[in-house]
Amino acid sequence: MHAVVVPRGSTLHDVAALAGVSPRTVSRVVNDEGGFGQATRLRVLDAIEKVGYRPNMLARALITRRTGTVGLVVPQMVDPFFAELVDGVHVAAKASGRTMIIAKHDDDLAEFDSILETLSSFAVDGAIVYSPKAERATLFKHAMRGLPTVAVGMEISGTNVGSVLWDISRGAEMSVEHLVRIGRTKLVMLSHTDAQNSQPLPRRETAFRHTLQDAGLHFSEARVVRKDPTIDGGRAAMEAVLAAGTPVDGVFAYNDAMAIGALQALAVAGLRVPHDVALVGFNDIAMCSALVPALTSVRLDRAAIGREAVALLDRMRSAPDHQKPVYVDVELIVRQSA
Amino acid sequence: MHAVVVPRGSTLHDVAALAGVSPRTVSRVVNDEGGFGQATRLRVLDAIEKVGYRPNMLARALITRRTGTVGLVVPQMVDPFFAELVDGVHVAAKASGRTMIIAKHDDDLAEFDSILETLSSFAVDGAIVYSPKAERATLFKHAMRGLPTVAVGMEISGTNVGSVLWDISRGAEMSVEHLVRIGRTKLVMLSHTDAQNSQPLPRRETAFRHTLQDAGLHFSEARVVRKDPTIDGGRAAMEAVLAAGTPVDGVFAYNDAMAIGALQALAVAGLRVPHDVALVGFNDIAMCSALVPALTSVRLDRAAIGREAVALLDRMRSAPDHQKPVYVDVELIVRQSA
DNA sequence: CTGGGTTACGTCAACGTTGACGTAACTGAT
DNA sequence: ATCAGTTACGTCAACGTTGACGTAACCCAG
Repeated sequence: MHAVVVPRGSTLHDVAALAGVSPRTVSRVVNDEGGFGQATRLRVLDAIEKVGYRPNMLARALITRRTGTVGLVVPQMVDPFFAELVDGVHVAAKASGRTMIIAKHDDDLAEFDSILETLSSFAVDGAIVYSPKAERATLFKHAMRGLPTVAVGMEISGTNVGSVLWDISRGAEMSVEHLVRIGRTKLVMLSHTDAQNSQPLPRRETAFRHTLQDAGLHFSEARVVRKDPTIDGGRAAMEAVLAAGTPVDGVFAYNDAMAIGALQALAVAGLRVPHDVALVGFNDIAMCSALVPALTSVRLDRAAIGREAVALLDRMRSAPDHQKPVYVDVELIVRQSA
Repeated sequence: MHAVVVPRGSTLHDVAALAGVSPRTVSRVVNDEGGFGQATRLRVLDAIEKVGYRPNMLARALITRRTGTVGLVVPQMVDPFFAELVDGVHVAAKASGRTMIIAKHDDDLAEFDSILETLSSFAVDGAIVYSPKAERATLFKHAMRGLPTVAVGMEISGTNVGSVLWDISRGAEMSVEHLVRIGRTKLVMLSHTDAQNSQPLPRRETAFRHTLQDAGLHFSEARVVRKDPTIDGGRAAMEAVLAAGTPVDGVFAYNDAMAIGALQALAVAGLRVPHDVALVGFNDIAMCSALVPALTSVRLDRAAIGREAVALLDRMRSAPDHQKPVYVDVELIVRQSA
């Protein structure tokens, strides 16, 4: 096995030598700091071109502690909701002149910790975290060590930690109110398995109960079925409702994936949407409008989430303490399914 | 505006001072290089714990040129195929003890270039690129400057550049042969818009023609309809076929998204799948098995792609030149739709 | 008890860049 | 002509780490 040549790029020194100036001056030109003459500038730029110089971010960041990079942490990307959030942050980061890098973790909490560690040690300017299961303590730990962090969809606040939220309760209310308004009286909710262990009772479920009661409709535990928040889970949940013989003319799903599953189960059972059963999802993933029938859903503006998260990071840089949570609007997008 | 305190983590020096040794010795303990006594080791570990020391990757990488990180570059994540590829690479990277960071680019080729630049300047140990539209020249440029690169789904080879591929033609043949085998004779292909400008004719289309002819079936241009490779595109393509009155009892779709769209169009038209029309997708995204009817599709093993890409990066590190492309198997997964 | 080898450290420079500071030359007002 | 202010550089150290090298102390064989 013969030696491997690790090519080293050219440095400020190489450029400086060629241009006949000091490396410091080259640095000034590269960063457009001023303090150099026009003629020098041109010679330096020319030399940069000739030797193919690219700044070494590692060396630069080692001193400045800044990289022009934001890190995004998500647990997965297969759920389109996350994929679309990635887009939102990407657009926002780009607009503010930054590069976005993404890190994904499994359910493994140790990996979550080590990802923040990695981002931190790469000196990203900030982290945007959307990990519903993340532990607050872990976020605080890294924030305290100097990683400005914005948690998405999780209320948390402190030094170097802020959050971007949306009003889940309001979204759920709007969904259920809509079902009531179009005359549905036998409502069912397809909820998330984790919800039953959750304390307090998750907002979607609470809103479902309250809105039913406000509308003078009867609520019973049999009207909430909990499964995995996936297509398969949604189908299983809907099948369970039908198998139990629960009368139903309206369905509120925990998210769009479950709604899609429900749609399939209803089709198999020969029930028409929305004629026999009206159906509302949550999150308004892009696919909602491509379904037949197109799915009514609660829209979270992913672009706005991205924008607000990046903007919040910016604000935290000059005022790291106790930034107020930022709320983005939710909106009910009425399509064919309800 | 008051000054912002940028917290600096503790360093080898802090640990060294507390443990009463030199920084170099702390470094040795941290990297488990040997050359220290057991008692010293314990004192150092204790001190590390006390001051909360974390190695600074920037400083380390500045010297070693290694970070234990692989970069993955994709154009988007909304298409589940990409999201699942991310998973595949993630698992493989984790298994080989590396961290994966992901970068996403728009169609913008300049951004593609700058992403590779960023990854390179962060000294990732290698890049795995799945960007069908990427320019070879850009890949070569960064590879030459020292970024080992594996292109996924694009045949390319050279110093520091390798590729992981799969036999698209074979997958297409298998699909069409299957449709023929189950007795379908009026086949239609829903293809990708870009395909018509492509030179040579894309492999899926070529395979479609040949396999039809081999089966003694008639091919005509009217049997290929090209739209965007999305759900909407697939639905539009299928609607166009039906509207044109082209007789059809079997459909071969460019990818699963188009197949899903076709499924919807067929349902709306009152045609049953597979009874009236059999349908085959491509890529076998996870959703295929969640559809009703479950979609027959050509499986690409994303886990294998990830494994092979990471392994190829490893091999390139010791032998950067002219690594042979690696092929992963394709497989026809027969479900309900055909 | 001598000497060669090993162990357990320490010292110093370097990675490539920028911050702090110095200074010669030039500028323009008096 | 003088001087203060500005411009256009250069010098040096530092960021936090590791590679190369040096060296006391120790070990064991002869």
